[in-house]
Amino acid sequence: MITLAEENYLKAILSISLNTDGKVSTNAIAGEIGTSAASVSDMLKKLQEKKLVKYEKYKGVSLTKKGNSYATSVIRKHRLWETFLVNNLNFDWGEVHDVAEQLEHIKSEELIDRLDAFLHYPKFDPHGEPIPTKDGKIPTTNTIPLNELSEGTNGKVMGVTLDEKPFLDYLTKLNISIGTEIELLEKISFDQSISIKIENTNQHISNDVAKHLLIKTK
Amino acid sequence: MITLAEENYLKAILSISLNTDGKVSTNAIAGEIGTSAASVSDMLKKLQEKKLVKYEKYKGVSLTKKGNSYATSVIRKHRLWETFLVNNLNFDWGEVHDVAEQLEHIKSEELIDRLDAFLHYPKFDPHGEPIPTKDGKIPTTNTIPLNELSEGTNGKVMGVTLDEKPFLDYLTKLNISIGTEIELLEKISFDQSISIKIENTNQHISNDVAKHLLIKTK
DNA sequence: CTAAATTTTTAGACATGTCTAAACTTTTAT
DNA sequence: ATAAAAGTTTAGACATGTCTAAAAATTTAG
Repeated sequence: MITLAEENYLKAILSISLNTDGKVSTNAIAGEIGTSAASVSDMLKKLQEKKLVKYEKYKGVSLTKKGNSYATSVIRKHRLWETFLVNNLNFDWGEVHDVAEQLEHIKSEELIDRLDAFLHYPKFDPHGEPIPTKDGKIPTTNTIPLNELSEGTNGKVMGVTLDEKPFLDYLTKLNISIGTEIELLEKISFDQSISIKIENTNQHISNDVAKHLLIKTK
Repeated sequence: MITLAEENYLKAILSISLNTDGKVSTNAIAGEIGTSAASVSDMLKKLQEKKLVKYEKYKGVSLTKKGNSYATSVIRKHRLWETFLVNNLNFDWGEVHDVAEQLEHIKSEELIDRLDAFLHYPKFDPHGEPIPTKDGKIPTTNTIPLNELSEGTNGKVMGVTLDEKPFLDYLTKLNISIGTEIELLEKISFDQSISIKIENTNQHISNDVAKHLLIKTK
């Protein structure tokens, strides 16, 4: 039996490894979960014993096939619940994360399969992030982060890769949501910030914001 | 902050006190929750400190206003989720209890209010049990348990007061569901079992089954 | 009304998951 | 190459919620 805490560690490890190369560090996990490095060390030993991760002291950690499958399933649940909350209960896209963090731990295969059917098997959640299928496959997109676009090109926002209220609220203020057309005007080499045009209005955003916006060029 | 375990104790105390008079005993709670009397004693002390129950050693326990309000809210969540599972995800009425036991602990007022609205403010759950409103009021029914009906009278099944799969499966086998017309033919004084007629077929059921069927007479 | 039976509580232990402080590795910089 | 800095692990502690066994209180029966 896998516990709630264990699920959260596995999910954190998967999230981090999607954005970085090689093994995941103790500190990175501590940062992601909001706990101490000491606690992470303790937990990694337990996950190792359950064959959910491959872990060598001081060398970092990676998910085993089994661990990856659990983590993917938690992400599937999270994104399906977010879809339900936004599509059916009319939550705003910035409000759903905390509730979905709880709902993702409900244990019932049957429940999540029926929810998937109820939602008509969505491929992407309200933030544009791919929803893993029942068998663990993750729908692909051919999108790139806004900060990797070249100057003068334009495209459409297909998703965001950060699910935190302050970020999403800021996007709303910038008039950015899924589907918004954006043209990249200029990249400032000094701080990698960028100028963009949205509906004929010029705006300036930091690289930190740009890298979390997934763009599909035409 | 109230924990999951505490919520389960409060719910158990409320359930028991609805079916019995006076204070609730330690053993009764242990039986309901499936734990030892020792654990119950420990927990009652904690609930007492949080002013959720009124508790005197060896004398039993009762809910405070605050404790009652929490317990009612957990029951509201449980029954709303059961309604969602049956009405929208097409679960069978016997399959929903365990999942609802998990969902009832999700912490979000907003979520449950929106779910309530999504379901169009149902007054009764799929088992016919009343769903407390947001302000803690419990819809009333003028029904009586089948075993209290007098011989020769008939009525309609409006609800069941036991939410366990074996019981509900048995009812299904007897062709009993919400809305079924039942006539009470005879009460056997020896064991309080009763003969009933459903759709022109005579059947015989125990008092234990009959007392969990809520009947509305015409 | 006392003794036996039942119920309840206390004592001590354990598992989970967390923490801080200290010790130990590894990496970085000079 | 080595010392300082950064990152990681261990040790020991704590909170929660559980358990069994034993002690204490209450109820029941003769």
